[in-house]
Amino acid sequence: MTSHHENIDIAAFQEDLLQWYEENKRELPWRENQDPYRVWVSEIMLQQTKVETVIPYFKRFLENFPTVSSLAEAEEEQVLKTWEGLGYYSRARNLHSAVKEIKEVYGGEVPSSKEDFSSLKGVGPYTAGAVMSIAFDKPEPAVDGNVMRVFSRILLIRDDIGKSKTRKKFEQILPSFLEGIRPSQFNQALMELGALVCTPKSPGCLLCPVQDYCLARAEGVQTELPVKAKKKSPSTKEMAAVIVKNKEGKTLFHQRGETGLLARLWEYPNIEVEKGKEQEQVEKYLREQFGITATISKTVQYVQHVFSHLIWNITVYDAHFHDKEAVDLKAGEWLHVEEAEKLTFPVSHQKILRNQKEREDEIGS
DNA sequence: AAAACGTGGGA
DNA sequence: TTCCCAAGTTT
Repeated sequence: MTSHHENIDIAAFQEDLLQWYEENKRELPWRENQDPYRVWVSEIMLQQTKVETVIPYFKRFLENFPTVSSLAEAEEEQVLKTWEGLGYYSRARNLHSAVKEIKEVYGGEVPSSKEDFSSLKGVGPYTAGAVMSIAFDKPEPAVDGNVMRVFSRILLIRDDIGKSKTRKKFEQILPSFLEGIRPSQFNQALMELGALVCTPKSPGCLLCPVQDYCLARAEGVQTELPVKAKKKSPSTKEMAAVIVKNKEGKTLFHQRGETGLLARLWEYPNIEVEKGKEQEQVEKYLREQFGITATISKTVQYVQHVFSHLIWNITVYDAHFHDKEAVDLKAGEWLHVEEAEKLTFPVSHQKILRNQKEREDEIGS
């Protein structure tokens, strides 16, 4: 059984890569030390998210929750609020849950055993390898998109990196590259190379410290790798959201369910509607879900929310609420906009909230 | 194995 | 504009 990498001088590869890393690595907030909690938080935030986006979130998160125990003791509402705008909110809820388990089961110390750490919510094969190697210097592979891209090119591997099987293939290859060096530095160097030089579109091969080892470069096919199947385009849903205010000037808000899209986040009451039936459907929805009889009065705003797999075209309506006196609210909360701002909203509903506030300021009421 | 799960930015 | 991307995990 032969492997692609048997022909590579691994010790020389390691030296060239590590020297480049030492000279070119970025100073990032989570690289100040090897605190496993900090490394872990950064790895979760960096999932499918750009470094520049993460930096301010990371700083704020660490200010609010500097340690495992401080996060474990925090209210979920505060954790989500700190995460607001970062997306993939299950990351925050899983991290919060995992930290609570560490407090109860592991005495507040992040487990240095890969098996234990991997059992925590939100910790998959990549995050486990990353934290074990970066924080504890264990020789574990940390195979992310960068590493698959770099090694697809170096070793001329044409497997579709979108397939779950492909990651396992790279995890088989990596250990031979992790011998005799500091895994923390090596894994970070590999990802840094992918981020700064061996980029998806225009790889900087002329600047690459390991260009001499790269089979794709030798064949001139570096831009054809890695192989990745195209994603299907997102479907579109027509949505209607409503602003309903009561006698006290409070607005009706709704908290989303425990699971699924934007779980536990707050929003204006909204439903999917069919064109032409918006008024009828929204009024029925308010009646059935909230026990409120109201009339749609006018269109106030359009908001588009683009997800990776879905697009919401949201029309926002003002509602005229008839029964302002006594209402037994079946669901939702009446809140002043200032109170609502303390809750966590998806970006689309943050826009609606800001817009409502502006309009109310103009009216001057 | 494939789809769900957010968001902002670059070409 | 449209597409694709960015340090993945869960179901």
